[in-house]
Order: sequence, then C-alpha cells, then structure tokens
Amino acid sequence: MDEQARQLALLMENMLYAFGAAGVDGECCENISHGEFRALHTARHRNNCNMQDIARKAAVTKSGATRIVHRLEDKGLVRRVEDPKDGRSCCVTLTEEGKSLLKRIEDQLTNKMQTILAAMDPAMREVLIIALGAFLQAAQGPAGNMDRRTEGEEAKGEQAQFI
Amino acid sequence: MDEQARQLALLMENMLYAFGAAGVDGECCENISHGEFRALHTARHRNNCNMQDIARKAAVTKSGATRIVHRLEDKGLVRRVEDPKDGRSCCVTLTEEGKSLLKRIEDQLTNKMQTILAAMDPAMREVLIIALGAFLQAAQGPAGNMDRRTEGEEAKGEQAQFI
DNA sequence: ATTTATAGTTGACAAAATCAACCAACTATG
DNA sequence: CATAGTTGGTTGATTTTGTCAACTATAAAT
Repeated sequence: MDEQARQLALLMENMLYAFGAAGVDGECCENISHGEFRALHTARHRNNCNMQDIARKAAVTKSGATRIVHRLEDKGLVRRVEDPKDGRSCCVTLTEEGKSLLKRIEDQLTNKMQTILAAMDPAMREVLIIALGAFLQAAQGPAGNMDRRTEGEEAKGEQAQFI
Repeated sequence: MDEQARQLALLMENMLYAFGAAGVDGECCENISHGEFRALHTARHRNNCNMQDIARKAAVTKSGATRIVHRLEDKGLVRRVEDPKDGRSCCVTLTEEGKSLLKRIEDQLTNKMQTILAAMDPAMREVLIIALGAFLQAAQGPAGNMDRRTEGEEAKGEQAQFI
C-alpha cells in the first residue's frame, strides 16, 4: 500500500498540473482568475453565500475574499446584497452576466471531460467516477481537513463539502 | 455519459481545491512556493532539464521560469550548469540540499495519500489507481493537450509526460 | 449597559508572474 | 565566410493577487 500511496501522490501531482495551473486557469477563463472562479462557483451553488463562505472555498483569508468579490463586482459578475438577518453580513449573488459566464466556463470544463471520457473504456469510466468519489470522501476524513486558517481564528469545524 | 462528464468536472474542481490551493501549497512546503516545487520536481525527474522544461511544467512563461530558478538558486536548492552542447542553454540540477528537501516534501505528500487510502476499501484503492492512470492516459490524447503557450511561440508538440 | 465576538473593509506591503525589449549563441542561406 | 534569422535565456517595469494588522459596525452575552 505504500507503493500505492507513492503512485497516487504522483498521479495527483500530474492531475494538479493538467487541470490546475495549466488547465482551468489557462484555458477556460475569460479574464477571471482561479480564485475568482472559485468565488463565482461558490456564490452560485450555495444559497445565502457570504464572504466567509467564499474565503473558505477559495482558500484565501477574509480580506482576500473582500478583494476577490470587489473585483467580481467591478466586472459586473456579482452583486452584494445586505443580509436582512444580520446587518454585518452580506450575501453575494450572481448577476445575469455572472451566471452566463460561469455556465460557459463550466460547460467548457464539462466538454473537456467528455472528450477525455470518450477516449476511455465505458466500464473504466464508471469505475473512475466511483473511485474518485470514494477518494474525496475519504479525503474529508481526519487526513483531509485541508482548510486554511482565516486570520487569527482557528479553522472552525465546519467541513468543506465536497460533491 | 454527459452526466458523467458533469460529475467528473465537479470532482475535478474539488480535487483541485483540496490538493491545490489549500493542499500542496498550504501544507507541505517548507518555504517554497508551488511553482518552485514544480520546478524542483521537474529538474529532479527529467534529465538535462533546461529552463523551457521548467516553464512548461510549472505552467509559467520563460521569464517566469528564470525567476523561479533564480529563487531556488538563492535558496541553495538548485544549480545551473552550462549545457556543453549548447552555450545558450543551461541544465538545472539539484544540490544535495535540494534533493533532500524534495524528498521530504514528496514523502509528506505520500504520507497524506497513505492516510486517505487507509480510509478506503482495499479493492477500491486498487481500482482508484488504475482508473486514475487510465484517465491521465486518456487526457494525454487530443483533448488533453493543455500546454500553455510560452511568449509568442506556439506550444511545440512535445507532449507533457504524465506518469 | 458595557463588554466581547463576529463580519467585513482598508492601507501598506510582499510575492510571484507577465510583457516587451533585450543579449548571446546557434543555424541556415546565399 | 558573412549575414539574417532563430532560439534560449535574462532583465526592468508593471500587474495581479494575496497577506497582515488595524479598523468600523453590527450582534450577542453578561
């Protein structure tokens, strides 16, 4: 199993390269950074998304989140609406333009995946999805708590939800 | 299969999050950035590694590579040796210190993987490795050519070698 | 009511990368 | 052989992105 771990680490590294630095960032994005993409994604798929949510999901500090959201606002992709429940908090929501941009990016990513999947054996495809799901599940456990601390405050238990 | 692609794209995104921004960068590295790690890794595992190789693998421009290698030199982790075949080119090689640092980081990553793997079903483990390998293999095909262009020059055919 | 915690922002600054212009060494071509 | 063009790499100026620490404002607790 030691060998498996070594192999997996290597695979992971290459994965990261193929779809991280060179992939998502490099290709899809029409003028938005990866952090901005993460923020957009979070704001879209979480309801009542506030700054902390964004900070957590984009793996930046809360001031980082402020900057990111500010940039997205400047680009007309999101809007800040005051939380009626809590005057300090604010919900970040996507504008129509933001939604359509995010959709474009997600579609592009999906397309890429589809092309790759097409080159694989159908049985292997199915297995891949399942195995990857199980892996992320396992990564959520004690070993996988990869939250980055936000200024001062210790990372609060609230687990990042994969899937 | 469309649904599979969508799912995979999502999994990938989360993967990226867990091991990219918050993972590798955040945890392993004793004072080196992710780009520096990529460079170190490349210089180690490729023989006769020049600046272009580093630029390609770290997904930066060639001036970016210059900066990265410079930093690594300052930290005493790599050394530039002149290519006897070509006076312009230079091979980047690791110092002993560089090698030991890289090993430490890789071990740490392997450890993390091991912990995650330990939380998985043994059969699933095996399947994961195989499926992931197949996936990266497939990604190398026409769809997977995710090289970033270096200033001006078109990305040359030379495929990035996974695995 | 006063203290303390929480949500978010801002100014100053640092890290890392880009771009464009550049030099030096190699390769063809006439 | 000379000279034009290409390729590998570097550098100065600038941009992008993020941190840190100090701050404001609202909410919760004692």
